[in-house]
Amino acid sequence: MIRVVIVEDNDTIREGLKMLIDGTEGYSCVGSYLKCELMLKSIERLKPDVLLMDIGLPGMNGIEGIKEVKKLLPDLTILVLTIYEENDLIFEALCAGASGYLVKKTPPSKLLEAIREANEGGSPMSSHIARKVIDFFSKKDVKRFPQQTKPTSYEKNENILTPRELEILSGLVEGNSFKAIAESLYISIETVRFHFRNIYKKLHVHSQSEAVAKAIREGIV
Amino acid sequence: MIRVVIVEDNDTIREGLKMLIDGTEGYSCVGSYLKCELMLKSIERLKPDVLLMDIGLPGMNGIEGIKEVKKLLPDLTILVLTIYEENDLIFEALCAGASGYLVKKTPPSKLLEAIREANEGGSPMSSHIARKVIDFFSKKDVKRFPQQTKPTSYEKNENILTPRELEILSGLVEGNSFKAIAESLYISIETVRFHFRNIYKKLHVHSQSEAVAKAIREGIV
DNA sequence: TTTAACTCTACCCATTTGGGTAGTTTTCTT
DNA sequence: AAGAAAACTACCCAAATGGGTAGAGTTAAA
Repeated sequence: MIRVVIVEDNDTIREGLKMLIDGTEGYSCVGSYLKCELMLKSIERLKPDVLLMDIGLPGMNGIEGIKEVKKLLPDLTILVLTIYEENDLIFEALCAGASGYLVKKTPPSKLLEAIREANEGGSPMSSHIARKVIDFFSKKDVKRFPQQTKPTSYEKNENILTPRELEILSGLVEGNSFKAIAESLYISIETVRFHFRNIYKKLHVHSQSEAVAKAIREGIV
Repeated sequence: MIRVVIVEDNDTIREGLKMLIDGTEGYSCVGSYLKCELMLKSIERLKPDVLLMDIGLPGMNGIEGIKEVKKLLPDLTILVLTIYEENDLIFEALCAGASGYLVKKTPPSKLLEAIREANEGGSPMSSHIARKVIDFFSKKDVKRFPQQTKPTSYEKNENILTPRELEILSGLVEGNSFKAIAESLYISIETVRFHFRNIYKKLHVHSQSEAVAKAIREGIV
């Protein structure tokens, strides 16, 4: 059961949301308020999983509301509902701690799905809002990412690892789990584990960390 | 009619995508390639609306591919398909010019919807990927921003690691297990684990391998 | 054609790790 | 003296990992 609290000043919308949530299996609206101030007084007691919050509120600004509620419950998942797709508000809300950002015209089914996704660690966003966030990254040329061309180790035993083993070791160095590596290569995790046992023997290591350190430092990958 | 080009090395997936797109009203697959290099030769002639691109490709790196194709068609909408939900890749792709980022397990209906949304100026993202993007805004003090601020290389806050955390991370990079680190520092393994939880949060990683790779590559240790 | 090297899959088991909660103590700053 | 930040410890659980055995099929070279 996902416990939801709503903050929304429009009576019609608020009641509609409440009915939608309470009327759906697995969801429960444990509180609904028309102002942040009221919500803040009860939020700790209610211990909701997700807070649905209108951003264009009278009285306390929605952004302020997010900051305040985050002080009380830092890990609360907050979904922002908005009419405007206004840049500054989006970024301020996200910085303040919102996990997702939806336009109000989002259909009920999508909204429920978004609540569930947010509760499970996702960040549902209306796609036009997501674009604004994305653009923030693409505009600037973030330099990092060394993208090092490896110094062709002309060394001796570079060939001790088979092509497949190199491929698998690379997956690890890129930060993937055995499971992720298995999926990316379309083989079973057992095979991945088998290869790693052999890789460890050849590199004389006994853990992921050692293998990664050695692989990077010796330019194996 | 949305004109789509596909780059995907796995034959089964590529053909499946092509059939899905061609078989759907309003969508047309005008090209499908197993390598970026091949796609780049034809892309200008094909004038697609959306480019669906696998990021884990042989030969030319998917990120490189995005950069190259953006040189040819700066306004092309690019959707990245991936198996990994790997932080660096996500941000590299977005910085390179991708508009959306989907995991491969996205069901066909969602994929078609994503293509349409992207074509209409949105940025469809799998919600767990979106969360990773969002986290860079909320978690750290990404000071004031949008437009004017410098690239804020999105996790330049490696220096937020405390001296003790650096010491412990070094132990890992040197190939030690949690237990070995604990013994060498005369603290309990629980303390080591505690520090690693904090280190992981700060570095935005979730495993030893990721932490080691990041530590070495970014010169943290 | 036999061998060797490589790749793949499946079990088993014990240990380690990732992530969470819930504290106490120390140290430094205000 | 109070508070914040850092360091430390413990306990829980689920998942991932390290290492073992045992076997399959493939390919290329001897």
